[in-house]
Amino acid sequence: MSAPQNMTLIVDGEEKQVNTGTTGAELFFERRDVVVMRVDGVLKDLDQPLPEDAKIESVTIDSPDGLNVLRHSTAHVMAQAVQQLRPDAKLGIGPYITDGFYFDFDVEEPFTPDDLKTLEKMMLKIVNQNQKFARRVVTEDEARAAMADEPYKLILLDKSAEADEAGEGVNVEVGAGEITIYDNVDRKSGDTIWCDLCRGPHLPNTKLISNAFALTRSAAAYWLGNEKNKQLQRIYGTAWPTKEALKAYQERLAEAERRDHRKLGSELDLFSFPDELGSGLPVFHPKGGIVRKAMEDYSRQRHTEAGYDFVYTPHITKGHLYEVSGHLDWYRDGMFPPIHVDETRDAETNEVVKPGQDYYLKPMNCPMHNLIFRSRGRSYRELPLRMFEFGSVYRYEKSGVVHGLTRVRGMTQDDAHIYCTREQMKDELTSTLNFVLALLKDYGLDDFYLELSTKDPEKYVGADEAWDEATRTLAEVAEASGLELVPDPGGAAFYGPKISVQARDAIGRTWQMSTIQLDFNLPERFELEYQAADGSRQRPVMIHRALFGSVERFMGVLIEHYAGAFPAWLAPVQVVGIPVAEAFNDYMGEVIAKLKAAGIRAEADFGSDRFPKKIRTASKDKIPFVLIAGGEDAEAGAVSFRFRDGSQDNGVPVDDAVARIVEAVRNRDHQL
RNA sequence: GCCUCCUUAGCUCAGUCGGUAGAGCGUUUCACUCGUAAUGAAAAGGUCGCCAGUUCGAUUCUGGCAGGGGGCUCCA
Repeated sequence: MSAPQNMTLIVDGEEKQVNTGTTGAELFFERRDVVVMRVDGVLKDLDQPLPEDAKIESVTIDSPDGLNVLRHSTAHVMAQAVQQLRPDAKLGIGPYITDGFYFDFDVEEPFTPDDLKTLEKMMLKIVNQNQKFARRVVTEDEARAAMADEPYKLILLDKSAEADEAGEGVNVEVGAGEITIYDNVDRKSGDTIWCDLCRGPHLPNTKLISNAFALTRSAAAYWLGNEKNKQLQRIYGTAWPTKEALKAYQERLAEAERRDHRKLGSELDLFSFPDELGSGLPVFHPKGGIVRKAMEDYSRQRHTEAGYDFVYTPHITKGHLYEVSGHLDWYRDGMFPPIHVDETRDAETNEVVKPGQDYYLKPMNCPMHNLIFRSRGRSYRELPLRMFEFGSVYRYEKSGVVHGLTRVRGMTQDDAHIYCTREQMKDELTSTLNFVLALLKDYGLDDFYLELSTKDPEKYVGADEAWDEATRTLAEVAEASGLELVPDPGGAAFYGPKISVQARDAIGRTWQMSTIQLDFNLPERFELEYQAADGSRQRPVMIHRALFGSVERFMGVLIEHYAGAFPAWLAPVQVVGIPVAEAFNDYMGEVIAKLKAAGIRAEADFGSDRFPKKIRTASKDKIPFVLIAGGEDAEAGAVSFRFRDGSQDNGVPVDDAVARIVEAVRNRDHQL
């Protein structure tokens, strides 16, 4: 061995002189919070020696990279525990995910909730053993020998060349380049207790995992995410640098559960899903009906102002329409099966005398709007022609995907189709995007980013040249909006690219809301034409757009966004009047009458409950304005406000109170 | 569609090792008339998701179906 030589490194932006062969662990010896490092931009284990002139960045356990490494290492600890508990378990893949990790196993028997508890205890033991994560570079043959009992790992080795495309998480295990195995090594004996084929990097040791982890659920998942493959048993877990961070995460989940629109929908008596109707078919109760009507009324008003025409189309149609549109080719499985009618058979021979027709429930409105366009000759002077409809559509969603109001089988889209010339296309897209964003803001969502979904090479129709132009135009419009733009390659519908608006709700979750899709294809299929200024016949461009997506889904999102506490303009009951005692019923009644006369949804609570109980009831109903009247108020011709946050405003003259409420409703004030 | 768990009063949930069930909230009635999140009492309310099978007897055990939860796959 040669004598140590000095070399220069840039460590977190500062130049440093160290001996050659220095490892990250030595470099960050005094920084206990540093768990891995970036060497010239690449994440590496701390025990790796540092190359000369390298740029080194420390990665702490609470940084995004550090959290990923923590979670991936926790996944390894879990897998080790699983193979102790179930020696038959074969390893699938085990990557980190947002807020946690999972690991897939092929096991004889699925895991039970008790298994998860047992595993957590076993994991804690492993953590406390302070096993070392040791990286080992191996040849493919060595890897195959080490993984001889792990059939799925052998498949991964077969796939290593194409690992990056093989499926979610695969590149965590193997990748192009060298093959590595991570050994879990016992501190005292130096024995390898467990190992896994893995790219790493990992924490230096299991102790750093501490006790801030939990196994959250187990479920089946297809091997490599392919429905045709075997299902493995997946265990999900979460891991955090501190117990406090774990608690905060669990509190976030609890908050999401409190906001669940399915729970609030029944608590607030908004809607239900009667078994008698079938899966994914909601009914809206009177209170939910008010919310829905308020949503729809405002949407109609804004569409009228924005130059849309209102059309109406039936819920069912002969199948031919969807042959022309192509939907039967592409989405037959997602449609309810046909209703066969008008067939006539010979009374004696039972032979078909007249063939009959297949009618389908409509899964899309666009073909019908095309028929309206085509119902007579169109002039360029009519364009852009904007047709809007609250169109009810029915989709045969697979039984396992139906979910509350967000994924249903019968829904109402706020659907519009804009027919315009190619020259008008860009302006029309720009104004549509602005319209959509402005309207979403009025409903209380104001934190957006955009997603640009482009052609799926496996599933599309139409000329490449048209797709390119459409995609370019959408990208330009999206960029002009100034919002963040996320590419979604292959995410487009078969007939054209789209922009979708993703909105973040009050607790930071994102929802796909509005979509704007360009379509060069349906106008072709339906042979749509208009007469241009020069007398020639031209094909219009079609823009599909929906703001809510579906009214049902949007209501679900708003319920969760507002946690059921709707702004006054959407609230089923806007005001509840509570007299302090029965003696003030008449006075309260007059105030409520004034509010009703002003168009406010106001009710008085003259029930036999005591006063505090009535406050509690109004509070649980999330009423925006509770008005209270007692002796002091009546004498002064006033009324007292109690707001949802518990704050108050006492002694407000009745006329001022009415004006204030009317104002808040008219302004669609989000706070109330 | 696949894996897994679940389904008892309007809601949230106990319970029956196979002998047809109970609480809290809500509802109704009576009393109380009260100044900011639960007044007291009484009553009503259940073919224990549906259909079969086993059994003298099934809400309980078995199977099928429906509906739901959590995932996977899918989402025009």
